[in-house]
Amino acid sequence: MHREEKNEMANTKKIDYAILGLLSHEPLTGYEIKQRMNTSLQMFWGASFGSIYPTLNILEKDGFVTSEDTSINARERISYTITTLGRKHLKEWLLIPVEKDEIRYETLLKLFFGTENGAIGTLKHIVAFEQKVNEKLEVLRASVTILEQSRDTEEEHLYYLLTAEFGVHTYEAYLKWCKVAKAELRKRGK
Amino acid sequence: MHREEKNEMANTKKIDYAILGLLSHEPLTGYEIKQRMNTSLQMFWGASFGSIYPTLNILEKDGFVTSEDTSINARERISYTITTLGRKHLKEWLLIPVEKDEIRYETLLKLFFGTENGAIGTLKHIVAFEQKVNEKLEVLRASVTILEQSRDTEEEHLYYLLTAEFGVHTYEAYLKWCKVAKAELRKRGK
DNA sequence: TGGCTCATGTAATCTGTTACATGATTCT
DNA sequence: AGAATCATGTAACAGATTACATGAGCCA
Repeated sequence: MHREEKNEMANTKKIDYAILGLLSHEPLTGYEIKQRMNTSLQMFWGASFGSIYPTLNILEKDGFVTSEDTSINARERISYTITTLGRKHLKEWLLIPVEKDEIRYETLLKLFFGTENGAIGTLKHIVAFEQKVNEKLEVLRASVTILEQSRDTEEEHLYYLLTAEFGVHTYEAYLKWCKVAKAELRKRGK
Repeated sequence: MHREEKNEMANTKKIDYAILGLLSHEPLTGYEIKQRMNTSLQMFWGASFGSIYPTLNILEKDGFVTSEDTSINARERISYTITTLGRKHLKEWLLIPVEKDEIRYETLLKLFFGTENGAIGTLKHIVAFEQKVNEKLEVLRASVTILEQSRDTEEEHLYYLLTAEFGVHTYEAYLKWCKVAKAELRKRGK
């Protein structure tokens, strides 16, 4: 196993860029950032409040964002806006090659060790997986339809569209695989 | 945003089960476990030495594995074997529904924020992604060919095969998407 | 002899989640 | 009135990586 090579400049914290990226489109509150992570970025990125709020403070201290009180009456609201410096910081990161793409699929882990569980037990996990994928695919298809209408007028939407299309391609492949896997396991499961 | 509901029994550490699962097939050293993670499990799970060795010790303390000195001359080697209790522990986990499947794709993050980087810059990330996928696909296809020959005689191989086929389906979908995305961005990039 | 692979392990550190704490507003 | 949502934040903890430390065996 070759020596894990030294990471020159690598492995910067990604949440900073995820947040900066979201703010590059429009000013947002921490709460709204969390919502974006749960919807638009949901399929390939996530973060909890417990990491979003502290990161926002650090980003401000570093001069990458500015904050503004946008409270409505007594309802507290702090909107963050990206600065020129923050944009530069984001752009620099966008320029460097991708360090890591990774998936952590418990479903595949349970599948890989399927012998211990048997064909029937493993089948259940695949069926559950299939159902989740079906739900997510529906949502993605809806957003593709919407984004297609504005991809030529709003530059950002082209990139959102490509991301959503990635999801559609991927999830459709998952479903095709589910069919094959289910058939194979049903043959064994008796 | 609905209250994140309380996790009754959930969110057990997964590395324990990944290791127990590998040991359910055959006794292995910590070093060999790492190798499996870098090859067979590579596409959906990973771990470093810094988490494998300590976990192995805990697993032994808990009675889920036993260790045996299998040194060759002065070359230290400690092989771990799963116990009946360990098998039971693994089986119980395999029975419960999957908690989380997640992907963390930096490539998609950089794509999503493509406006800041421009079509040409974003294209580079896709080309790099495509190349990596091509390499991995080749390896996966080779293992599918091998596993197909033994899926009916060796039960475990059926599950390895299904996992590898998942990878093939997924990666083929990625490549199809790369084509579409590249074409779209090339149209913009001038 | 030098470099790679085999082999184990620990300490410092990083990153992030979970659970808690608090409170306003809106919807039914 | 009560539930859900909007909204911010912190402390404790979990989980894992990275870098370091150490050394044997093998191959060119």
